[in-house]
Amino acid sequence: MRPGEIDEIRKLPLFAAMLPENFDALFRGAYVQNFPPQIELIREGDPADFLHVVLEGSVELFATWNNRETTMATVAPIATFILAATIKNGPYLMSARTLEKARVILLPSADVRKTFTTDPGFAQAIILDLAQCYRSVVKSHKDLKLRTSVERLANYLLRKDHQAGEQGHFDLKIEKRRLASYLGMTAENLSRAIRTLNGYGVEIEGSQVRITDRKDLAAFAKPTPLIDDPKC
Amino acid sequence: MRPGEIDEIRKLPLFAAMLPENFDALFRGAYVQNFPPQIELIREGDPADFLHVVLEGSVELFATWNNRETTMATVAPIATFILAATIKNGPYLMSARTLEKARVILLPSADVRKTFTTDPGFAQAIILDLAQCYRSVVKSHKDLKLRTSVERLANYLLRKDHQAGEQGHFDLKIEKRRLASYLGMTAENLSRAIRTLNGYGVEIEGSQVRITDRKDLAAFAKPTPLIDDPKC
DNA sequence: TTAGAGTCTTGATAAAGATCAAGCGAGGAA
DNA sequence: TTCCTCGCTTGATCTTTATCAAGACTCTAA
Repeated sequence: MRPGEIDEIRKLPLFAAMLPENFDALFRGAYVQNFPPQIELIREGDPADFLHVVLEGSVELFATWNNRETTMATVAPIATFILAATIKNGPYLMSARTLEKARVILLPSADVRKTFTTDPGFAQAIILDLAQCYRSVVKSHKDLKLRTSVERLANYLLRKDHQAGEQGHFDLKIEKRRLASYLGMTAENLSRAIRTLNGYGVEIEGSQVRITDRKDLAAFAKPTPLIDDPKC
Repeated sequence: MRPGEIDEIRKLPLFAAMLPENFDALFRGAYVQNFPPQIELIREGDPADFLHVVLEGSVELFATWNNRETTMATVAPIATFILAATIKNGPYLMSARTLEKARVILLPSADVRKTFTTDPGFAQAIILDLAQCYRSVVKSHKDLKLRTSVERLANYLLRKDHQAGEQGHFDLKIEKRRLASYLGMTAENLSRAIRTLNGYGVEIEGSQVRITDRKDLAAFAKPTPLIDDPKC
């Protein structure tokens, strides 16, 4: 592991409250690995042998059934993924692949499970992390069941604009076909949805998004914190 | 509270590992209430003041946006709901209403939060419960994104048949319009979906379901534990 | 620099699903 | 009982979304 990296990880909410000896022991058993783009890190159905921490690059979580595939989430540094499977000692429910070159830490699941039963600070942090994850999937589920595809796109753009400081312009940072899959539509329909939003103050050129009339867009999108606020 | 009730609750995985003094203290602050059918117990957006435990009757969790409404889950006794909101001390993401006459315990959220920081057994149980909840929403999300409405219905019927012991017949125990909403379709389309499944060994009369050819139905539904096994 | 592969867009068409309207039937209240 | 409400079903129609096909564009590697 590189100097400084371990300190960054230590600052993650999930690990910050661990006892020093437990943190050290847990990460002594860790593997750090560098992966090229488009590598499958995890296949759904496999036993959850490792908890993953993305240090650099980005990772896509996706799911498949009957030859269909859908993007469930993208994970950006520094963050963990597949915590629930590790804890339940169950199979992965989602697959994961690198989108760019990525640097990932693998923590043996057995060590994680052993640690959280004896370290109350770690247990607290896991509780908060899982509650957060649960609520964010519930929000996605509401998004999908209650909104049309154009409405989902409109709200997605407002969320990203907000995260980028409401500057009115930002970079998508994801291929459109993956965004389409994430939003539960086809790439073709994403193109058409963008055109529809041209009429509500949205301009997209390549990966550059410009929101020229946030009021108009928000009037159309009707965002609510109960779906669209990631911190709530 | 009625005699015996408290013992049943004590056996719930969430509470079984608590220290006796903490369990007693937590439930000394509890309110037991009886509600008629169709009463709104919780409105989404309200602060999560109570953790709820259903003792009798059943409760529907639903969500709304822009005058649309969708059923997210139904809770049968004995089970808790809205644990994540209680823990995060955030607003409810879903509303809840009684479907039948219901008996519910309300545990002040502040007490729950206080307790889990000091009771390791309770913390462990919360971790497992949240991980389970998280994984079950992920499965629902996959179901919704990867399958058509007829496929969702087919797999739902197989799951319920399995839970009823694979007898080949069982009772829906839920109004069809609510089932439709839960499955992400309209009541009209549920009717049509049922007709489609008549061709695959499914007969439904009122709330009575009969599966006359499970093989045929499974060949159509293509169930997978990674979506359809509630225990996995 | 060019060839090739993959992405994105657009149009035409098909499928899935929602809405509207009407009628049936079960269950509850007067 | 009778009336009324509400849930369920069915058909017709409309909207939304997916699929198929083709061309433009972008990026990369030889």
